[in-house]
Amino acid sequence: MSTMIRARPLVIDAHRAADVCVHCQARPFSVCSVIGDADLEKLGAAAVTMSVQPGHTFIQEGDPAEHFFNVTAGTAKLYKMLPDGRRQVTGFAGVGYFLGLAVSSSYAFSAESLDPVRICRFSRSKLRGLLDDFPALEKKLLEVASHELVVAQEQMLLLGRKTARERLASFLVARANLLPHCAGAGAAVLGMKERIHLPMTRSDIADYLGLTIETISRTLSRFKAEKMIEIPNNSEIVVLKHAALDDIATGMT
Amino acid sequence: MSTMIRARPLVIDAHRAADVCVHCQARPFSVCSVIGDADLEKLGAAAVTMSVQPGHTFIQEGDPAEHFFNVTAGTAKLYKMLPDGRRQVTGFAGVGYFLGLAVSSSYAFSAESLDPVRICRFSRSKLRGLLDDFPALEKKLLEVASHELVVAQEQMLLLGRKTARERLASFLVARANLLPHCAGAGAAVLGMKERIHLPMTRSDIADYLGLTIETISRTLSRFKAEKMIEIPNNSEIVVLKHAALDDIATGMT
DNA sequence: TGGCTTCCTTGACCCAGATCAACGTCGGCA
DNA sequence: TGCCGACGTTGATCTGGGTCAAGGAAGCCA
Repeated sequence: MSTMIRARPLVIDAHRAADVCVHCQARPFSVCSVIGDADLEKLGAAAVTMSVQPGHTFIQEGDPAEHFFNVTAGTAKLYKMLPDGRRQVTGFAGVGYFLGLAVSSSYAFSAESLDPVRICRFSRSKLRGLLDDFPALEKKLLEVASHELVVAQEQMLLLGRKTARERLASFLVARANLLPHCAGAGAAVLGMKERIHLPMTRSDIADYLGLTIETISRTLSRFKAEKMIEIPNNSEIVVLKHAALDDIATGMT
Repeated sequence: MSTMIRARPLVIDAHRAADVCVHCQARPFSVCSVIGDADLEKLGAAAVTMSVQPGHTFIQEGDPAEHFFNVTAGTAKLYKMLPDGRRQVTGFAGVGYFLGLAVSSSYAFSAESLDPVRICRFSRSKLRGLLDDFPALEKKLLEVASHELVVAQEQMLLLGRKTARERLASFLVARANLLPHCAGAGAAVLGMKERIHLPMTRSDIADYLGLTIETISRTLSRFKAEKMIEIPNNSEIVVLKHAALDDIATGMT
């Protein structure tokens, strides 16, 4: 259990800037990409930008869902908890991720920043206004939600039926494939070395894959012994045999 | 492994009837509820109704997603499989369920009818036409997708972190709560007996909860011994202690 | 520069649920 | 009405991954 006593969004700065979207690094990767340059001011006027310090819970499961967020920098973990502290990480929200799809009147999950995160916040009413003004945005959200559902079903298969080895392999392959659009160094080309960055702890990975930290550690050590990966430091892994890991991930080995 | 050799949609009848929506029993429970009575003809013109015999796979994971479906009668199981036959049931699609959210260009899951199913089929282009004509339908789909995501995250928590006992309890409670809108007999009122219908086999339940049939059987037997349920026959369960099961389901016991 | 603290690794052992095996039950059909 | 096959139950045993325990490594502040 975390020692953190319910630290709520620690907002370093919050300001509304109409021209903020023009320079937004995350726009190409986010739902905002459907808004044309001409309308950026309207978009920016609806948003408030904020910084969140590492380790802070800026969305609390069960709280009334008054705001929606777009991640513009950093990564957050999304999770649900049981009363006795068991945790399931349901996903990691990186640059461009829209937070607010798995939401009814209250949040279905909590969100905690793993590193310095910057988010773009929309109130419910402001977002509704945007959706009315830009039907393309609504179409995009539906498309994103569909994709999230595909990913969620894939994760159910992983959690329900894959072995620890297969889960870790799936995770590493997914992280490696995610590189290209993010600020990734390596290319996912056949046989090439890929250096993947892990902003989360072993504990977060364990809670994401339905395992324990010990099993994560042991399985990574085994992959290393098998020369499938290298572990230069705790937050980086170099994938040496992408294809082999992919075979394990899909249950073909 | 099923002995069935890739039996594809066995369509008993397929006809286009513009007035079919007017008498549709499923409309109040489906996304179609947002279409006004005046526009029902337009809706009906876009759809083709079909019957599917029990045990037939009418959506095959990986196939190009040319059609979307609405279930108007019966129940189907949705599942994904690994190459060696391990299966994960990702959900059960009952009356009113819209099939086609977890879809990109190809289906992310297979669908097989558990009992005689009736579906309402839309081609991709016809559905796009409907979405353009009825913005409310698009809004509704987004709402439904959001809800599906909430349910999916709940299932991830179940698969990743709950015990067998908690999983079964969650399943029974969910089935009991689902009664009211469907053709349910019992009321979910405090302390009342609820008779829930299970159109799926123990094997389907096992694949849904990430367990084996033996564990399902043993756990149900234990619930019975504890006087929490009765099992009049294989496809029905009477819930005697809803509140107690709910406590188990949420990890409070 | 040394002592926290937090995170990670590794080994020994254990257990919830899987696997293996046998039997019961029920519905359909000849 | 008796056989057959699919489905479900129950018991015995096994095992993958959890739990418990000990120690290492890396950052951070005083």
